[in-house]
Amino acid sequence: MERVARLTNLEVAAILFEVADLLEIKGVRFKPYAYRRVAQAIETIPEDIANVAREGRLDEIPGVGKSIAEKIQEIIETGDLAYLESLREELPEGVPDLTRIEGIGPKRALILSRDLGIRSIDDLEAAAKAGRVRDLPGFGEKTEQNILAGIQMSRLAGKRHLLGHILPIAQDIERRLSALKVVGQVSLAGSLRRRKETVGDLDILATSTRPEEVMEVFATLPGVSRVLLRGPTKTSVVLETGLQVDLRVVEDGQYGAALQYFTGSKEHNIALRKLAIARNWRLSEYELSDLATGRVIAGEDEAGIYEALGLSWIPPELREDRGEIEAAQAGALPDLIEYGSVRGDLHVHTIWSEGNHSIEEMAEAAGALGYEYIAICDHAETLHIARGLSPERLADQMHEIERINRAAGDGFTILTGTECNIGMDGRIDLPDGVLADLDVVVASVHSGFKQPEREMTERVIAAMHNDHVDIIGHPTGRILLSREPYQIDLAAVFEVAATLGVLMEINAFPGRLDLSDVHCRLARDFGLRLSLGSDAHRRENLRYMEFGVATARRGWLSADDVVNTRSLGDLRRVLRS
DNA sequence: GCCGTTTTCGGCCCGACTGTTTTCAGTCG
Repeated sequence: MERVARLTNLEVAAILFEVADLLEIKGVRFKPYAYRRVAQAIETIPEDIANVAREGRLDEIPGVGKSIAEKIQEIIETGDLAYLESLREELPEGVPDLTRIEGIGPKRALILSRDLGIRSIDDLEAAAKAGRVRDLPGFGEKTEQNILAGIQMSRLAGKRHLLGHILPIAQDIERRLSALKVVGQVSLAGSLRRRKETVGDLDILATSTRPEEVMEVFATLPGVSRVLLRGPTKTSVVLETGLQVDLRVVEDGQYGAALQYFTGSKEHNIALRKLAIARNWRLSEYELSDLATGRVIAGEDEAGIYEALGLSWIPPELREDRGEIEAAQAGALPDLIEYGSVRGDLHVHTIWSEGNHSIEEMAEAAGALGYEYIAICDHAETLHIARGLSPERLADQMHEIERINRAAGDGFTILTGTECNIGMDGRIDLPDGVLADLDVVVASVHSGFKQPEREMTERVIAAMHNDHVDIIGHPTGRILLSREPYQIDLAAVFEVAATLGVLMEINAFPGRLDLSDVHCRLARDFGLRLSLGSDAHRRENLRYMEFGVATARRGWLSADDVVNTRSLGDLRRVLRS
């Protein structure tokens, strides 16, 4: 049999998502839902789907029956799916692309293709500019203009944004709305409230008895470049940055139901609605009610809805339909690590390598955040682009830290450390004698990202076998929205880490968040401990810790799983050197 | 295509806004 490059779970899921999209365009009912459900599951299970298939356990994935199991097998064995090819051939060229334009769904895309022979977004733009779209059935002059605007938007924006970049903007809007007299409660909702690593658009919820006044303020906020739609309960704007922001206004009594609904995720909500239906109830964004009598069961506060459905309140970070509903039914939700429970930062840079502030400045900023300790982890020598430290300069830095600690007295401790480099063969770029004197050794991969999976896995495992290595830094090397993770068998790495007592980092830098939420959960399944590090390059970056905690929470971690929720004395006991 | 605390067949989440309509289809989230 011909060998095929192994597909990742994401790639397998992408094929199934495309099948769902094409079926939807064809107007097939319900099947798209079935395919999407499975694609979503494959995307989020931490285990390699090829392993699951090989061991004949595909039917354990909810939503997988005989037909989809066969298709997954085919994808894994051949890297392709004949069914998808035939779907592509059935549909006119370009139609799936057209549905990516705001305002164009399956029906309109097919009409555009059939009546005007449109094959691409460029074709569509030309036709709309020439005024040929407005005369189609169901279209009009306004729709034509909206399509042109939609094309502009898809070119300009249409991309996702980092959680760390969007949250401050969102909190500013939240503050401005809260300040209005006509506004009662305000909350961020959507994927931002769930603290997902990237955010497509921004959802905000408010209560008011005079929604028109709130919408007027919202539509004219500084930074708003376009109002997409405007009604008494829902208004959507686009900011100059290309970020879309949706505001919903409801009455006080509906706040809980609305907050639950607009927080999502979609999959979580669908699962909740099914629980409601099983009781002959209906859950909407306004209330949980009895289908027969119309009696309102809950809606004023979010916890009441979960309670009525037989669930404990589920923290937003867990609402992805990844088992949290079953856990809430069983009263077995994890006791999540709290924001603010971190007692020190275990990955901080200074001006000694590529940072922007001195050791004292970083320490002072950390103290102001209420920390008890930080670990100074500047790069080692081989990372030339980051002005890495030679063993001699590192020794100087250790003396300097000792001097500052002595002068400062008790209450706050600066730990000596390094973020050393894992070489192509797994060797660490500092001598063992130097590593032995450091409090915290973070070892990370900074080069050779294209290594095959097996070599990369062995390389990291070799690094862990160095007794002085405490923490593997940003273990997958991904850069959100720009660089894929390198090929590495994390399960194999975790297994070794568990036996050696090596910690995995959750790098909290907004563009990294590495380990990811899903990988955090896998690490927890292996019984690993993790460490949180901001990877701060300047004082202000220390606040990124919040995003690392969010990722840990999304990965079902509790404070016990994360070593820097401990006092310094307890921390020292879990560090190896 | 999948699935079962009424079900192995008949369902599959729910509502707002827009634009083109004379009562609603399409799209979105």
